[in-house]
Amino acid sequence: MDVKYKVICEEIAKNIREGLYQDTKKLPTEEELIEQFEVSRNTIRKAIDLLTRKGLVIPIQGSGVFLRSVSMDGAINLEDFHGLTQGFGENHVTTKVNSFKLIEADEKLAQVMQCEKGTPVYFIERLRSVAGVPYVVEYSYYNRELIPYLSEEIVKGSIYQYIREELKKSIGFVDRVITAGILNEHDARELGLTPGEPSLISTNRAFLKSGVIFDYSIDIHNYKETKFLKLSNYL
Amino acid sequence: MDVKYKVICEEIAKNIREGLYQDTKKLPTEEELIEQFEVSRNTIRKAIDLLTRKGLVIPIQGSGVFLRSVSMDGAINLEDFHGLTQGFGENHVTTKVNSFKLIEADEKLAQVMQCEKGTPVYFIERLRSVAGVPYVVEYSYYNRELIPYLSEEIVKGSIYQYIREELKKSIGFVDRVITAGILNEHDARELGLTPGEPSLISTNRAFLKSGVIFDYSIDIHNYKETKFLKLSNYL
DNA sequence: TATAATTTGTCCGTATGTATA
DNA sequence: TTATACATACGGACAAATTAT
Repeated sequence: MDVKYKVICEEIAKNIREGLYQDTKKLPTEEELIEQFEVSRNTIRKAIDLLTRKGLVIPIQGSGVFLRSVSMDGAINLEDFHGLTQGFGENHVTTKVNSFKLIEADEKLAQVMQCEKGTPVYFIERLRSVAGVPYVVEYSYYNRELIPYLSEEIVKGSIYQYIREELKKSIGFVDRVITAGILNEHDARELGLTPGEPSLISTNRAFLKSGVIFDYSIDIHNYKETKFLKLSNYL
Repeated sequence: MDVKYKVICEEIAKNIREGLYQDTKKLPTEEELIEQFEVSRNTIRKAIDLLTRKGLVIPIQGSGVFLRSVSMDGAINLEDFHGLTQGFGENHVTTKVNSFKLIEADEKLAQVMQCEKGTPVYFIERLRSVAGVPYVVEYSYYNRELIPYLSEEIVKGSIYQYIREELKKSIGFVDRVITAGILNEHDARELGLTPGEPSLISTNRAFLKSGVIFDYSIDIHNYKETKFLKLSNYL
């Protein structure tokens, strides 16, 4: 994006990661950021708003914009659904593709994905590990009419990154339902756990900016490893 | 709040609940809302932004602001941490107070709550049921220096509502960590489940607008009943 | 298929209010 | 009390995506 406030948001986020601001534990004032980036106050405020929504900072009226020092290590920030690679660094995440095939949506799947029955859909089962530890078994479905091409090579990496960067499609929003369940034999074996143990489950529908569903997925998480983080503001 | 954009947000949210807009499945255009509420475009856009963050609508450039028709029945919207009563309607939620006492924060609790060791803290254990079904066992700690008075009467209802409406304190933001765990004997008995079964756990720290922690709580949810909802937009 | 109209998105500037230091 | 710093609100101009013509 060459949108100013997003660029500025990224810039400041990078500064935070690199420990600038660590002395004061807060950002420069809006006035200072206006000078620094040579933009209007509104644009700075939109950038700060983005940082706030991502959970990186928290503005306090009359006082300043403070760093929200919450350890995100080994946690999935529910505001960032860019997949695992974003949160853990690409090199720590390994992916084993257990299944990759093209199927036709049956009635039930078609309803969930808001498409016609019979629509061609990629089905993918993956086991993803972080630093060698099994982390999540993912069952995902991609509408081929929206994501026309996937390969085992792509599926081994970050599918979302491929969609954004190669296909140049804009992901718009995601519905996520989080529950706990009981591991079945297959998932337990994949995760190195025992059937009957708990699992942390995330069921997701991802929409393009135009409002159509391109991905439906069920993520069975290793409950010993997974933490979801929700850093929210009072609305 | 008599802040314009929040009032307008509430008004529109009410309209949505009451099924106005159900024919078109979208809101009136910004232009129409400007006329209707007699405010500036910015103010309307801030109201829509709020509705978007709450997961009620989704704006699509060039097309309109569409209703996000996700069933929130029996689900906890992670954007609304007003406690249970908000999501389920006051009359369906019943509360059993298992413990209510004033203690002093030990070192560990003091660190989590960012207060001095020895700070007086209310400790409360509650079982909350929805429509008669055990829903969650809550263990919560309230800093008495910030919440100077609590009673068993108050604790039987919505504590957050009391803080907002009676104490007139503004809740600023909340950190929430969601995990899955294994039920111990006590929690299982309370929830009408069996020890060893899964639980869906939410560990929370709530801050006032000034940035201080007033509440730390651990919620052990009935995994058969609880769904967390996260309706997010791509940031 | 191409153009125009509609509708939301970005960006600028200014003024005033409110909470904190 | 005063100054600082974020919050609310108004106004205008142009861009970008979608929809209608």
